[in-house]
Amino acid sequence: MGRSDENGRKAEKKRQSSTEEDSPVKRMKTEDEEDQKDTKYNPYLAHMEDNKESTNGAYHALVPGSAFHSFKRRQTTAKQASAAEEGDNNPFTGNPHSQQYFGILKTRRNLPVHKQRQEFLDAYQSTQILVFVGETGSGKTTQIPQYVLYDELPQLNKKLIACTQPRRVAAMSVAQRVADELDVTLGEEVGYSIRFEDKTGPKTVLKYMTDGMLLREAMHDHEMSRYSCIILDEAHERTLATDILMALLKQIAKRRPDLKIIVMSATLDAQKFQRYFYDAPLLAVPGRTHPVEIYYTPEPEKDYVEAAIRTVLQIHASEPEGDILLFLTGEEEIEDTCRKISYEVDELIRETDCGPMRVCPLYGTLPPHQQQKIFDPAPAPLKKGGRPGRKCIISTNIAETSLTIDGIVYVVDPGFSKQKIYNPRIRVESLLVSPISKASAQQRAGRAGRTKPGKCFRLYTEKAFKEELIEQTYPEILRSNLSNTVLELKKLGVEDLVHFDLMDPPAPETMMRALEELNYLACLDDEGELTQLGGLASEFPLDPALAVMLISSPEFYCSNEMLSITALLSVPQIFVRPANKRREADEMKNMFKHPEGDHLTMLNVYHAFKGEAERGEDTKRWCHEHYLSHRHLSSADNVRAQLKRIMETQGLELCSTPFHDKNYYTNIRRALVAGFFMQVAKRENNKIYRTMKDNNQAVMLHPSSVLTTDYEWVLYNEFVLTTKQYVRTVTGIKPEWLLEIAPGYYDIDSWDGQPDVKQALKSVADKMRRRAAMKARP
DNA sequence: GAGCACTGC
Repeated sequence: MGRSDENGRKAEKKRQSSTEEDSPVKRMKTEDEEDQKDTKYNPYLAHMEDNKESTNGAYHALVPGSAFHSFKRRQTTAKQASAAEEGDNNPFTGNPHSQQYFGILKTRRNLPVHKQRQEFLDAYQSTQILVFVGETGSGKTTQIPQYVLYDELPQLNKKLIACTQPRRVAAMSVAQRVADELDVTLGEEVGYSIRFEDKTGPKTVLKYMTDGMLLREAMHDHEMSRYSCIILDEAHERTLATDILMALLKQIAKRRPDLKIIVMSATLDAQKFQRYFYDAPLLAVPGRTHPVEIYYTPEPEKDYVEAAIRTVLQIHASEPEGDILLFLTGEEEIEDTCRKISYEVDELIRETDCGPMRVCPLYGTLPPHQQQKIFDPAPAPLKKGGRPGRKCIISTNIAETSLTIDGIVYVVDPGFSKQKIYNPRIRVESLLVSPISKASAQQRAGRAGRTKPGKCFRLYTEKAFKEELIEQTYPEILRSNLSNTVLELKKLGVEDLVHFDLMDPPAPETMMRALEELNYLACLDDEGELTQLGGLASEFPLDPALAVMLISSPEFYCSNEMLSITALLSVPQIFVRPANKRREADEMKNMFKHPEGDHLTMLNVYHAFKGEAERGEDTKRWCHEHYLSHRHLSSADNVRAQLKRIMETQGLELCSTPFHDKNYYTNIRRALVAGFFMQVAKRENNKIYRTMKDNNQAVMLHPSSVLTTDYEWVLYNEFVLTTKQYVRTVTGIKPEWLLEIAPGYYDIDSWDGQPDVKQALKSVADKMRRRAAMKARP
């Protein structure tokens, strides 16, 4: 494609020079040698040395009188550490410890993990890589990083300890908790780093962060040289980022013997982690939960929703006080079941003396203030001395890992969840209701035993549990389109993808598809090497097609508009459609309708939204009145700002076609083609479109689209597979643009796709040639 | 004429 080459070159040059000037690799080595000498033989000198050296305002020395002066890095004992923790003054700040601190210290000492602090230190000091297994309630996430901190003393060699989390909220809340435990201010000695927010400072020695954030840092520092110890928490969740980090750290560990790595996981599959990390030592700490009794159905249930409702009602009628958690698969199913259960409970109350019940739905797209309702107390008895009320929370998987609710005593588990699956053959990711794994079932059951002994009702047979459920949910890396991952890996300096030592290597076909797609996008050359465009694309927190579209947009004189569109495509649906107000919502949407498609319609919405904000209007109210999601529009605004900053640092031009220019919208539609030329469908008949080349699927325009079938060629953002196959967020395009903008993919001579498409493209090409000839005539 | 499990950069 070769577009954006000039910009690409500029940015490439800038980056290269900056890495050459302060190569982290070079600096790291000398520093480490120095610090090892100093701290080993004379820690006091190390402190002096550091004081002199802290030129760039960085604070890393030990405060005067700190208990750490008598510590020997990576040789400390639990006894020493405990004594330091019990001192009058904070060894990090020198300030006197607060009253609150000693209170928290007492609770910390009661955690199961505390008993094994010395055992942990022995293991940690004996090895480079350690696998640590701790069940819920063991205190591993808060305590282990602190134990490391007291032994690692990262302030002595200007390094940091990182602890990764799969989720933002966890990174933020755990960092706050640990800052309190250490009696320091969040953002100073202890901080966190997540997308959109870096709460760390020059003093920071312990940093909680999302796994994706560490991965992004690694793209610019392949050695992860800022860290002396990296802790991967919740590794059993096997997020894409965790899997890549594990493989990366395995490599880095060989090059950096000074780097320590701890992989923390829940019990299941700990040996797998151990084996993967060259039989690293494994340390296990018991959790602290209450026993949960498991009940199975004697026969398989035909209709799990119906069985679930029945079970909930039975619990309510006959079991003692305690809240219920029911796991279902999606929004609609949950809302529907909430209504049914509420109705049935009302009946039950009329017929018997049972207590009241509050039924709360819980799923990710529920607005936060409604999610909060799950924490409200259960309703009071209907009359004085009556039977106690209870809460019934009906939730998706979100309550399995992301959210913990205290007070749950009964769990109802039908054994299903929606899971992402990837079909590399047609390159489509979709959601499918599938049986959960044994690990998930155990996790769900565990939710009943957080505050007291509980019960879990599994709506499947014991035989099914034992024989049909798989042990673990397949890791995300085996269920995803890997285009983005492969681009990241290339940027991370992984040369040989085939021999990159992932814990579960994805199917070769999936890998091949990703390489192929990146090659079409000109992010990788024919040898599979990262191109300038690919390097640029990896700078953006976007899928490659979106990144390429954005990077190319200055050539279409509309990068400002494409920034907005890209941001809008990166957030959840901005149109709100309440079940009881569908008609009103659709009418409002029509006000923003652009005849040429959904992308432009969304842009209209965004411009109107910004216009309201500029006029100082109440945008929240405006969104509500127009059936738009204020939350998602604001978050698009946030994303846009981040993307804009990246455009600027990469030297990409921000420009617009004047609004009154007749090409304003055409330029935008052409810019869409630059990234999404592979996601194009051609009309086959009245209703049906067919997607290009090997994808070759019969699809329909999603009913939410503003586009009717008046365009023969359409470009789509997303392929959705539900009851039917749809393409969603669609814009009409001209076939000439495909030949002009993506001649490599739409090369007629080598076309191996549908013959009728080839024919159509051929006549378009002929027409273009004739037109060009006409123009060339004198 | 429909639906969006959940994260993350």
